[in-house]
Amino acid sequence: MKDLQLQLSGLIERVIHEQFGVRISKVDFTPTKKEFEGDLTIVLFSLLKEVKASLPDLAQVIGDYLQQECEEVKSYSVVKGFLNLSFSDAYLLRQFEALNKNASWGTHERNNKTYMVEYSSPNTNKPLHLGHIRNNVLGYSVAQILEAAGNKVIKTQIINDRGIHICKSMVAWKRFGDGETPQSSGLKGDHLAGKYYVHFDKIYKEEQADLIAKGLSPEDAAKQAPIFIEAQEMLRKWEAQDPETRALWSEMNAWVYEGFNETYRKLGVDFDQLYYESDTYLLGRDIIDEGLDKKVFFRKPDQSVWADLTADGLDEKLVLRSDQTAVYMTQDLGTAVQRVVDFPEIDGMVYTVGNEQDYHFKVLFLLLQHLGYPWASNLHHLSYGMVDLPSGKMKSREGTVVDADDLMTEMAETAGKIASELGKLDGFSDEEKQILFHKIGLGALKYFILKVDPKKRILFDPEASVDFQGNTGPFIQYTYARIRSIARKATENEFVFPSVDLEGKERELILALTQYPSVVEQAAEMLSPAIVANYLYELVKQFNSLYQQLPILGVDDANLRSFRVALTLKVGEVIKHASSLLGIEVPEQM
RNA sequence: GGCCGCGUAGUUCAACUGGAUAGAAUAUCAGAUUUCGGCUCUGAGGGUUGGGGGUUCGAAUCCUCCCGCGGUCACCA
Repeated sequence: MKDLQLQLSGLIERVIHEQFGVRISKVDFTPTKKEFEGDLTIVLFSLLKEVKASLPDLAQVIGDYLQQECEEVKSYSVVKGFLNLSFSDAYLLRQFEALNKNASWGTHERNNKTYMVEYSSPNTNKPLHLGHIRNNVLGYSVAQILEAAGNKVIKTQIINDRGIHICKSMVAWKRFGDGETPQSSGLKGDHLAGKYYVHFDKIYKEEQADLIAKGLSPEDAAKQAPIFIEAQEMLRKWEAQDPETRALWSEMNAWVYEGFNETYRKLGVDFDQLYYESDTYLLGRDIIDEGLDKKVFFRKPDQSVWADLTADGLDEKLVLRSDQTAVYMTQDLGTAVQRVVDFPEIDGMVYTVGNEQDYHFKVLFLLLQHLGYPWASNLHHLSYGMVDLPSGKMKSREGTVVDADDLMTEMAETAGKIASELGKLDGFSDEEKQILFHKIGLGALKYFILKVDPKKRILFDPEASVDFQGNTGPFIQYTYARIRSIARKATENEFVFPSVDLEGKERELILALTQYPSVVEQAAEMLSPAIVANYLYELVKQFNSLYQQLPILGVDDANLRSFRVALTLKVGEVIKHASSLLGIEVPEQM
C-alpha cells in the first residue's frame, strides 16, 4: 500500500513535469470516503497552487496517465477537487495473498531503538485504585505498541516506598494495629496498609480539632498534632537507619508488594525492571554539581540551587534546597540519568503520569536537554486525565475512591451476569466460566479506557462498558469468538488463491487489513492506544457487515469459500494481534 | 491572576493531524436477515463543533479575543 503510494507519487510528479513543466513538492493522499467510489484519493487543491492549469484538465491528465501507466489503477473519477482512484481486483488479491503469507503481519522489523516505559509507580501506603488502572493499562499498552513497531522496550516502575506517607501507615499500625498481619486478618497486604493510613488520617483530624478547640490556628494545629509529630519522628529515624524502624518498614512494604503483585497479575501487566525510591532518593546531587559547572543551574545567596528557565518561557525552578537536601526534581534528574547508566542502550523514555504533573515533566525534560544528554530529546510524558464516575469525583480522603481489586471483581461479576442472561454457557465448567468472565470484564474495562484519547478525562460507566454491543471490548471479543467458531468448522478447507470477483465489502476488508501496519506505526509515533482501539472497532464492524451480506461457509463454489474463509481468519488474526497491543485477551469461545 | 489542557448529536466518544455532506455507538422509532451463535445488518430523526473575529480554494482542527470546566503555579511527592 505504501509502496503503491510512493509509485503513484512518482508518476504524478513525472506527468506534471512533462505536461506542465513544473516540479511539485508533494502529493496528498487520503483514503476515499466510503460514500464515494474509489479506494484512494488524491487531493488536487494543493497541486493546483503549484501548477498553472484548470482543475478538470489537471484531474484528467493525472487520471489518464495513472490509469495508463499503473496497472493497479483500474479506474478513476473526479469529484470537486478530489481524484478518486479505484484499484484493480488483481492488485487487492495480490495484497491479500502477500499479507496472508506473512505470519507476523503488524509486527515491524526490529529497529535499533530502545525505549524505557515507566508506568504504575505507586505509593506503598495504600492499595491501587481506578486512577492507577488507567495508568497501568495505558503504560502497558504503549509498551506493547512500541514493541510491535520494532523498538526494544524495557518496562519499569519506580516504587515510592519511602517518605512521610508510609510512615503514617506505620505509626497508626504501631499504635492501633495490635500485631495485625495479612495472615491474621485475611486482608490483602496493600489493603492492610491502606486501612492504617486511613486510620491515621482519622486520628490526625481528631487531634487537630482538639487543638483548634484549645485555641490554636488550623495551621499550627496541623503541625502540632501528636500523631503527625510522631510520623515525622518516624521519618527521621528511618533516614537515620534506625533498625527497629527499618524492620517495621520492610515488613509492611513486603505485605504491600505481595498485594500489588496480585493486582498486577490480575490486571495482566508486568515489569522488566523495578526501581525503589528508597534506593534512588539520594540520587541527583552529582547532577546538581554538574549543572552548576555547566552554568545550567545557579546558586542563590541562601545556598539553594535553581534553574533559570525564563528563556524557555517558564519560571525559575528550585532543584536543591538551601539546606542542601533534595526535592522531587533532584530525584527525578538523578533517576533518569541512573536508568541510562543501568541500560546504556536507552535512547528514549516514556513516563506514564497523570496530567497534574504536566509542568513538572516539561521542566524535567528541559533541564535534561540543557544538561546535554543525547537521549534527552526523546523523552515523552504520557499524560492522562482523571477518571470520573457517574456518581461523581473520586477523592481518596472522602473514601469515594474505587479500589482496583474490587473493581476488577465487580467487572467479572457483571460480565458473568450479562453473559449468563444472554445465552448458554453449558459447555463451560465453573472454573472455565470464572476465567472467561474475568477476561470479558477486564477486556471491557481496558477497552473502555483505551479507546479514549489519554489527554481527556474519562467518565467511567461500568455497566455501559460490559455491553456486548457497540464500541466495547466484549463486542470485539465476541466477534473474535465467532470467527474462531467459523475457523473450527472450516478446517477441512484448503486455502488456495483463486481469481475471484471481489464484492465491495471484501475490497474494504482487504484495504483495512493492509492498513494495519501503518496503524501500529502511527500509534507508536503518537503513543496512542486509542488509534489501535478505533481501528480495531472499525475492522470488527466491517467484518460483521461482510458476514451479514455474504455467506462465508454456505457457498457452493469451493474457491470462493476458501477465499472468504481465509479472509475471515486473517481478520481474526489481526483482531487478536491488535487486542494484544491493548492488553486485551480474546477468548476462543464465549 | 500567569501558564497548561479540555469544550463536538440527549449521552459516551471519533474525525487519518488543514480536505469532500462533521462520523460511530448508545437511547428512540421503522424495517431486513436469522447462514455459525445468544446474533447481525439497513434506514430515520437528532449538530450554529462553547461564542465572536481572522488566516485560505477549504477550519472541529491553525491565529486572536471572550465564556465555561479542570489542572498547575510549594525549599510536598
